[in-house]
Amino acid sequence: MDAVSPIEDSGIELHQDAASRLGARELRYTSSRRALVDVLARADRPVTLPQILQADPTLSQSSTYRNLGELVGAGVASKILVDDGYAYYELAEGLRHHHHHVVCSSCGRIDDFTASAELERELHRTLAQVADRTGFEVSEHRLDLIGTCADCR
Amino acid sequence: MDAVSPIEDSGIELHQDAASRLGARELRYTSSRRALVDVLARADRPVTLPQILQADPTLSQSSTYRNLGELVGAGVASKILVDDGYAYYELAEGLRHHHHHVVCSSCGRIDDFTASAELERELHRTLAQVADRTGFEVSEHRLDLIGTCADCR
DNA sequence: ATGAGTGCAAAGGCTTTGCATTAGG
DNA sequence: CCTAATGCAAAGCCTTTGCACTCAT
Repeated sequence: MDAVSPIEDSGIELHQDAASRLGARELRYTSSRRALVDVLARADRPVTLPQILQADPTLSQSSTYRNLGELVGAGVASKILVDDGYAYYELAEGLRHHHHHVVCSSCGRIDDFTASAELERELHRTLAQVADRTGFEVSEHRLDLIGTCADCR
Repeated sequence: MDAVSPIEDSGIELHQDAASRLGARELRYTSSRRALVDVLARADRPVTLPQILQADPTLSQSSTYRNLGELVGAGVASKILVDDGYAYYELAEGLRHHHHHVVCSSCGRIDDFTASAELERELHRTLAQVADRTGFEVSEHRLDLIGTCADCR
């Protein structure tokens, strides 16, 4: 049967989604922003600003930083902090599948991994508990595994 | 029976432990380093460098940064990254109980929370799986809940 | 037209480093 | 004694901001 593709971020849909999330904040989906989203979509891991500029040299530094800020604010991208001086960016959840990170403390490389359903279930149970006990309104969770990647061992 | 105190970081023992971890790296446990550890021990949440200097004005900026680096390297302290420009520091695990963080994205405040045994069990199962599948040698894990604290809501 | 977006260059701000001095073992 | 540690000041470095120009609606 010819149902819609199970691939959520099928390119076109990705951009439509990004445009609409930006539009909701009265932000325009300009060609630079689209190009930036393309870079993020093509990258199979979170990337730094230098890496983005390298992937698409037509992008400028300051505008890209500004646009990354807008994308994060609009829920199109996410910012990840690693202890190597750089901020890493990736497409936000909803434009990607839910996942977590393994960070190599030696080379800074970040890979994705998907947690088991059991783990996610426990995670959400914990989130609810914490919200309940502390009055904290949890909007997202981060689970990172820190270690040494195969190449650096 | 007069067994040792169940309080792991009973002050004296904390410093002995810190001294020995530094000693293993041929680093001296000087009075500034001891004072720094004291600040971390008294703080009930991760702290930034300005907060450390405020808590103990006898400490100097550059040496404290350098010492924090040594403490982290020696496994006495841990560094936490938050998206407010500052690095946060706390006593490392082993000198403290195992815990995770709830981060307020509005004011930057970080609180501790302890995960349920079930969650930790699933977490460790996942760690092992990832190590197995990716060749990644996982040395630690980070679980942060991001949201808005009661005061900022 | 008119406000958002862009890009260059300059400024910011946390952190690191150079270097001469002091102190620990 | 000899090396690690300290502290002031200066430099680094990723990121942000000022400002004039351009583009989209």
